[in-house]
Order: sequence, then C-alpha cells, then structure tokens
Amino acid sequence: MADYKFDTIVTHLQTYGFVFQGSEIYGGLSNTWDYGPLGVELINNLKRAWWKKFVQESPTNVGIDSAILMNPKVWEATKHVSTFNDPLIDCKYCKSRHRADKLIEESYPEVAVGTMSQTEMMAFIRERKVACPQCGKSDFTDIRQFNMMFKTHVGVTEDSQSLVYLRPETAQGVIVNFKNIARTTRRKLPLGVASVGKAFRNEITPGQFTFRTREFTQLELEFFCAPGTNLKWFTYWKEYAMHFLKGLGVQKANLRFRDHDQKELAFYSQATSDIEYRFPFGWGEVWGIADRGNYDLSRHQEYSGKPLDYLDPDTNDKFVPCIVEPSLGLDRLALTVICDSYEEEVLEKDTRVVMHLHPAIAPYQVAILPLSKQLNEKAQEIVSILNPHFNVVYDETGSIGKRYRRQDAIGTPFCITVDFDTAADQSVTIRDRDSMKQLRMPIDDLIKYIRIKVFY
RNA sequence: GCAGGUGUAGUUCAAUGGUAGAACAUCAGCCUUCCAAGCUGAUCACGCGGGUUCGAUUCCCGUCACCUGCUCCA
Repeated sequence: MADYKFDTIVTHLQTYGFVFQGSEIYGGLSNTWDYGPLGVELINNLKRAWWKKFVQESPTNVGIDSAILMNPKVWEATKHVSTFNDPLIDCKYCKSRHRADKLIEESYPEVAVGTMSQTEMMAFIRERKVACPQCGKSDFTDIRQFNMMFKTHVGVTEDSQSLVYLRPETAQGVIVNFKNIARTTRRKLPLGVASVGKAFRNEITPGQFTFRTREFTQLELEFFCAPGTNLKWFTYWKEYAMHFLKGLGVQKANLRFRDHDQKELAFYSQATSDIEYRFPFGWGEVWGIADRGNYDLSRHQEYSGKPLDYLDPDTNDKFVPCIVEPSLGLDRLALTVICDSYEEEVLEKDTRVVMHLHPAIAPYQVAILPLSKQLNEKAQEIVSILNPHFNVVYDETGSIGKRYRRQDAIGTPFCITVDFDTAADQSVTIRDRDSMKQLRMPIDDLIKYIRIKVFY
C-alpha cells in the first residue's frame, strides 16, 4: 500500500464525517476535535474490540469505570502536583525557553534551588545576572508556573479548598480501587483491571490532528502481580498488545517496539516499551507498556495511611503488588487503523478511495442498495432484518456504482444490492469490499454469513 | 510561548477597492437493471473583529484556527 499525505487523509475524514474541528462555527478551539457519525462508530467498535480482548477473553482481568475528578491528594501522592509544576522562563533576547530552577542549578551548583520560592528564584536570576545558555545574555521574562494538569473547582467558590484536577491519566482511578476490586471479585493475583475513559493534559505543544490533544481517551490495563513476576507479565502484555494490533489488520511493517533506555525511563518505571506506528508524519507512540513496580500502591499507602498490601493465600507472603500497565490512546489507535487502511486504488477508468478497515471496526458493516427506487420497500425490509445485528446504512441515491464507491470510501465491508429478482427468489447479491467479488445469497442466510465475517 | 507560512462553497481552485465564478461533491426530477454515465434544476463560501474608504473578500491592524520548525510531552 502506498504512502499518502497526511493532509489528504485528514480531509477525507472531515469530508465523510469521521472527525470535525471542535467548536467549528465559533472559529474552533485549538486542538479539539469532535468525532462525527462515522468516527463515533469506529471509536466505539475499537473500544469494544479492546474490551473483548483485555477483559472478556482474559480470565485474569475485570473492568472498572472511575471518576474523572478525584481527591487532589491522589495527585500529590503520585507527584503529579509537585514534579510537573515547572517554573518556566523565556529569554527575551533569543526567545529560548528554560526551567528557572535548572538555569540556576547549572550556573550555581552549590545553591539549594529546591528550597527557593518562585520569587526568590526570580530575584536570584536578576541579581546574579544568570546567563542564558543559548545566547549568553541575561534578559528574562518573569517566571510562569506550568503544570500539565487542568484545574477546576468543586462548589461555587473558587478557593483553594475546593481545587480539583481533571485526571491526567485514568490509571490512578483504577489503582486506588485495588482493594475494592480484589475484595468484591474475590480474585487472587495476578489481577488485571481495565478501564476506558477521558484524561486531560495541558500539553504545551499539541498538534498533528488527533495524535496529540489536550483531551483524550485512554484504554488502560493495570495488571497487579507479585513482585518478581512483573518482568514476565511485562513481556506477556507487550506481545499481547502487539498481537491485538495485528489482529485488527495493522500491517507488521508499520509497527515496532521501542524500549526506553535508562535515561528516558520515568522515575516510577522499571521498564517501558512503546509500540509505535509509522504514521504519515513519522513514527509515533500508540501504546505504552510500563512496568511501574509497586511505586503507585506504595505511595498511596503512604499518603492515605490505608494498607494496600496483599496477602498471598498460597504462600502467606504479604507484599505490595507490582503493576504492569499497557496504556493505549484510543484516538491514536483510531488514527492508526485509519492511516493503515486508507488506499487510493487506481482502476481502469478512475480511482476509488478504499478504507480497508477490519469488518469488526468499520463504522457500518453493511450497506443496503436497491438497484432501482422501485425496490425501496423490499430494501427497507432487509434493513429491518439486519439492523438489530449490525450497523446498517441504506442508500438509494445515485447510480449503483457511485453508491459502491461511497461505501468503499468509508470502509463498509459488505454491500447488499436488492434487485428485481429479490422478491421472487428471496435472495440478494452481497459484494465484498476488498475482493470485489459478488455472491448471490438467500436473505435468510445473511445474518449468519456476515456475523462470521465481522467476528473479531 | 517563539519564528515562518496559510485562511474564498463540503472539496480543489479562480477573480475583484463597487459584496464573488467553475469543477467535483450534495439534493430534486428525467433517464438508468450491478461499479463515480448523461440531461435539467437547486442548495451552499470571502475565519472573526476593528480601522482606512463614499464603498473592503481585496489595503492596514488585531484576533482565531490550521500547517512547518523550536521549546515541552511524568
């Protein structure tokens, strides 16, 4: 499959109603995107496919849906509040941006920057004329605090008592419920808990369409296991995740693992490996698989004062479980399958755009196309027979060829034409998007036939 | 946040200091019995806000959005 320009794909998505710009009639809001009628079907199908593989077909795993707003202490425990509250400063001369604390630290390693307030750091930089590492001048803007977490308030008054954050990851909503889940499900370790939900990060530089946005959906699994077994499970879930993507039809050549080296590892992580996809704009992370050790539970245990350890009934060992976390961005997963399935197929007379989406995730599984408008009634009957089972779309306008093209462009795997023999023989013609092959089939057999094809 | 670029129907492009044309797409009618046919007609646009001007889509300023770099991404 050839490579296509990213712009072309984005335009295609907006033309057919997969994605719209957020708040468009008001001039938009930067980096917000809305999923249209086709996009939401794709998104929902992807969620369902993931849930099926990571919950339904994984006997160790269960699911949860946790609140977006959490007690702010959660984010203190995880260091989201402290560590990512960077004091940023810009050089007015060369326009480079720096962290004020790092700036001081580099020039004056003996100074205890950690104990300085923002005002003190500012005064220090001005007094000592700390130089810009970029251009050597000392002409800086004021310090501005930057934290990736969105803040809001609970209640009507905006005092600090009521400050809450929009969660920057769904993981903590799962992790703080560990005891509840283990108790109510009567599960032993290893125990996986899956969750699907929105997370919010005030990224400095979002962009690349839906690839990096400030609001996004995470499909996360927190896999609780005994210390010492985490490496084994880390490898297991890495492979399982890769297998999932390939199962959706994503081409092997466009996927790769990228292991983080020691320097790159987050402070909480023992090992991290990303699954990257070769997007038209370059390789980008789709799935991050992290071995978080027992960092999260230990911190929550410390901050909440509640024991979060686990008694292994087989060995009588008591320990704080480790967590292996495969974390997938839904928006990136959608972009992956879209980019990977998009094709402009050159035919003898013209070109057709085809999205070779796996039938299980295509927005519509079936299109019903009456060959003539006189056959509408019979066609509608078939719509009613199929739509309790599949997403069905009905199209009666334009020539039959044009209607096939429309369905190809949005990835509908099966088109059913109703013709003048249908009423007499109770049969229709079903056409396959990828092979372009046509098959005559009794109406009664349709559900069974399509169900097998869309199975994932 | 900085620098550069872009902004006219859904899309791709025109033209113009006197309020905009086309093609494709969409919709309706005719025709049409399985892969973007044809004919007729219709709907739809100057990102937003100021300024200059008798008059601004056009010139100027601001703003918003998108693209490309830089910075950032636990």
